[in-house]
Amino acid sequence: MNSSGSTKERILGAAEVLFAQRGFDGASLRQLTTAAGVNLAAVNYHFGSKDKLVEQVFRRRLDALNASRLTALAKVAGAADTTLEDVLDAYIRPALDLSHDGSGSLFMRVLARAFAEHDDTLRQFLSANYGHVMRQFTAEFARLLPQLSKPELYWRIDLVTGALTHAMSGFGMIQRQKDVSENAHREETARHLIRFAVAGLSHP
Amino acid sequence: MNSSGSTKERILGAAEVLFAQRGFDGASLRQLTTAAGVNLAAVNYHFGSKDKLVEQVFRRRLDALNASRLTALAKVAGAADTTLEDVLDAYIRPALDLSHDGSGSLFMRVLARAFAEHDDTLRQFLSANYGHVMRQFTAEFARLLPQLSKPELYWRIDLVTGALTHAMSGFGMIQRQKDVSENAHREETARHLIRFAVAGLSHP
DNA sequence: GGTCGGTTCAAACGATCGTTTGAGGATACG
DNA sequence: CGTATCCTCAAACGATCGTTTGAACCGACC
Repeated sequence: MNSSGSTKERILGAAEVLFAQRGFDGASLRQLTTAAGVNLAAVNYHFGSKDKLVEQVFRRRLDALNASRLTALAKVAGAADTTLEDVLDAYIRPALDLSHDGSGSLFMRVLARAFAEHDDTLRQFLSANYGHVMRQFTAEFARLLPQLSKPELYWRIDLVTGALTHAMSGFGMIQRQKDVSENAHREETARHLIRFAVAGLSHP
Repeated sequence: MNSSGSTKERILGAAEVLFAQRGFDGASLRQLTTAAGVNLAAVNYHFGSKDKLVEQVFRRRLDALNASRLTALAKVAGAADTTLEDVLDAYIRPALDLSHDGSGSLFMRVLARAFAEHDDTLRQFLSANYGHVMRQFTAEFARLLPQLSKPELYWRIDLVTGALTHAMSGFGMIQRQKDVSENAHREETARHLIRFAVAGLSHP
């Protein structure tokens, strides 16, 4: 099937697809290794266990996402003329880019599924490894929205994140038309999200 | 363990808890029947299969949720002095009530997980069985927001739903304090959600 | 050529899964 | 009492799971 890259990378690629389609429990190592065109034992040889493979699937994408977010944030943070749209763009666009990078728009489904499945485990993992990213964005939002108390700001960022996750996962009523390119759909999603988020964040 | 109600109801109750905690694949019928205090074969006897049990878990809660939503909507829909807050309250509050009804705030996790797992299957199920509810709410939103085009309105309702789902599932940064009662937390969530949604729906 | 670490392979391991079976208990009605 | 119906039970079924094993392959280096 997939015949490019090292065995490790072929496994990671097939894992992302199958985990998104069938879930972590639902996707078996036999399906996975068959799709990747590698031997069944390769997963345990290269990753140690199925659980560690799951963790690697996350790390590979989340590292890229958060690095991209921080880079984008650094370009606009702290400036005198920074707008809410700028910061939201830095927050949203890398996520939307990620959601159709590589294996299509699958990773966000993996993430959404993981949120539902691993509960506290994943939450702690995200908080420990990527909490500083949220902290930097929160600080910049706080600078641009000084009238909001901290709890109020947390709530609003939380709701924005919910809308973002929902939109990225492709649930909901809005289905992409077949004749709309992926780029165009992503642009439309980003546009709606940012306008929605600006309104939700800055209302009195 | 659970010793009240019929065997069928004990199974449904235990299933809701375990599906939320471990997922549909992760929760085995042996764990489930042990927790419910019934025999292993009781699931297949009363429900036919594990899949049909999953469907019943959904129906029981979703029927109540949608009935509650429609009742609340009927009280405010079509009136001359209806506000956006009224309709949003009818949309949001039954969901928040459901999320901590009975077995605690577990069902929404079940639903969020199901969204991630069953993808098209669940989407079609929801659309076929409860699509008319969304249609009625959309019509009322359209009446109160005549300046919005249909695609624009769909997008905004979608993003509101994302924020609602996110908040109900208990993900995100906002964690309930231990000294805050469930009712107080639900009120706070509803208040933030409605204000956020009003801003996101009605912005120019 | 020989050998050695890294990798792939087919095969098997024990565990656990959803489901089925057939015997037995419980209750109601004649 | 007889029996018909609904339900529960322990036990087993075949299938599939993640993981392990030990042999075979392979390019690099002496």
